[in-house]
Amino acid sequence: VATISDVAALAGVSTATVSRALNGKSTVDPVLAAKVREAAVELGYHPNGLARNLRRQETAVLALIISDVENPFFTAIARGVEDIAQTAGYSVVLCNSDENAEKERRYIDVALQERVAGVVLSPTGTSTNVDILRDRGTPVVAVDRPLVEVPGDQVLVDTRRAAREATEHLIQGGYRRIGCLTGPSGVRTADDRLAGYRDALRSAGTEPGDELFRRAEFRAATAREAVRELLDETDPPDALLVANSTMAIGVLEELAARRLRPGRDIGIVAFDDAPWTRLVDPPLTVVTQPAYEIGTVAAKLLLARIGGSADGPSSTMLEARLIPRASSRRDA
Amino acid sequence: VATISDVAALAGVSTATVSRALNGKSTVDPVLAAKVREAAVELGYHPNGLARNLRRQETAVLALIISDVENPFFTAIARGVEDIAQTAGYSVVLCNSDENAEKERRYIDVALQERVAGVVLSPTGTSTNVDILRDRGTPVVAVDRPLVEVPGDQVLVDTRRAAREATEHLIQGGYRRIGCLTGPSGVRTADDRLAGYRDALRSAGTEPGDELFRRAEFRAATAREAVRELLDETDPPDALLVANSTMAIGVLEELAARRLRPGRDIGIVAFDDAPWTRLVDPPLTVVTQPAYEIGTVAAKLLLARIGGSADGPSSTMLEARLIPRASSRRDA
DNA sequence: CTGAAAGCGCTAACAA
DNA sequence: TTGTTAGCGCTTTCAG
Repeated sequence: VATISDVAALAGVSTATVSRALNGKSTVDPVLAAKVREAAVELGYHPNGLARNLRRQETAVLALIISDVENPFFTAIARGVEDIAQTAGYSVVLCNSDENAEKERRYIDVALQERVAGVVLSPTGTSTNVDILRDRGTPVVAVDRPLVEVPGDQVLVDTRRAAREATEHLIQGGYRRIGCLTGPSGVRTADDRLAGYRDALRSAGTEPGDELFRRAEFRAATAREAVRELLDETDPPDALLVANSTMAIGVLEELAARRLRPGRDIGIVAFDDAPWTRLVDPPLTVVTQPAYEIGTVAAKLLLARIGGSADGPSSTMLEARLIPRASSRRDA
Repeated sequence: VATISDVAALAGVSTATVSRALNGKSTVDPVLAAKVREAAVELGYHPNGLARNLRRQETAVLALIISDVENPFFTAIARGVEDIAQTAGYSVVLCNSDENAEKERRYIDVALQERVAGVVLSPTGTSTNVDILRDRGTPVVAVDRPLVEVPGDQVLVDTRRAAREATEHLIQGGYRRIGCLTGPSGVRTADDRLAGYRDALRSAGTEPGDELFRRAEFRAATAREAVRELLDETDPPDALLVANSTMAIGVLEELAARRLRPGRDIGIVAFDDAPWTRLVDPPLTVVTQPAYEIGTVAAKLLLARIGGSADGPSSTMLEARLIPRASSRRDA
């Protein structure tokens, strides 16, 4: 493997000149620069990023730690982050914490060790070693969920309000026993969606009882399990607010198995406008979140911090929007 | 930021001892070791991975370069790779080449510069700078699609055969004008699926004409465009083999818009058993590929190479399996 | 079992 | 404009 000194030797210059020529930094005699480039090509020279970063004390990579690579919501965020990072010359390292605090810790540790320039994180909730990042001066921006302990940059969605609106939509649709299927306790989005659901019920003069909501992991299988329980109650719900599209898959599977038709037999609204939601019969009413935008905003924020912006912690709140389709209409 | 020498100073030992103690390498006096660990904690010491890797000339990270983060097939591969890597103490860096040769080049370059231990790659097809990786001695294993130029490790699926079987299934279902919607020319999986489709037609005594297949990107929008063309032909197909689940979304959208019912009006088989395929009405007949297994096999192969296995290039061929559902039955 | 010292490959003062 | 030189933080011979 060719090093910078091999190139220097072949080009008949010093390593410093090679470095300068190849990085286009300070002015270098065009003739020499050409010679250097030629030598580099001839030797198949690729700069050693490790050495470079060690020296420069910085890397051009961002870490993006998300809680589920298989969830379209998070992959859309990833695209947003990537697109912005790309244009700024940063590359993005995607890490899958799998909604697992331990994995999250490990990845933060890796980020720390590899000295990434910044981190975009969707925190699992249970307090983690984010503070260590902060202490070391690595900028962090939280997406989708806030960092609980310390104030910091974050890009969130007003998911509680969205959940309230979605529930109100069901109420207006004539549903009377509305249930809710949400994610694990402690995960902020899960809690907020449940809270919004309750807000709506209370405003409508109903006291939300515990028998009408269930928690499950953000996965199809556990969601299906939970909805099964709910439907087996003596007085089952006639509508359901579902906290994300992965869970919605489990819900729709169970409904199909029971020959319950969404809309007619049971009203359904789910979070996240996954590509398939328009294809099911009847089409699924969803709450769409600006996932891609979350990513771009977060990345811009992060880059600004890396660039040294010293403003106070910024918190961006984006809006979610209800897309009414047939699964929340009784005549569907 | 605390360095190893800060720890050494505080513990009253040399940096060498700190290194040994913290890495549990050679034997260190337990008393000193304890002192070192204590000092490390007190200073909030996190080893600088850059420096470590520079010295060791190796990193414990794998790069996984895939062509579409939003495609469940590839995210399943990612999980497979990650799970294996994880247990071996490696972390995985996910890069999204976006089916774009230029982005792929860039990410390979990053992998090269960061001196990752190995690369798992789903090549875009157009020959790239993979050979540079090989030259530098970085192990590479190709997934989903072969590397064209040089022989190397690869984990593929017998997708041509699967396409033939899927087409035969349609023929047996009584469909007579079977069309095919596949991906870009040059992408091996796209070409193989088309070839398998043609194999089946020829075996059945039909000469496959050009008017019955279309190419599009592996995306919903362009697939929809292509299927629109196909259906507008004077003599449109009565069945369709669709090359992946992302395209299937575009296809199903267009069919719904035209009120064509899959199965009854037009037989549909699509590659990839995405989670939603059972939820549409009628359920979608699919060819399921062992994506997760592709990932695990590839990762194991890669780790073996990193470990120095000098066997000849290995090529693993996994099987895909047809899951007949109602979208390929006329009575559906 | 421990320490001194060399050096991984690169960049950035500082001199010339 | 170019070269010399001193490290970045760590691991690892090689002595002791």
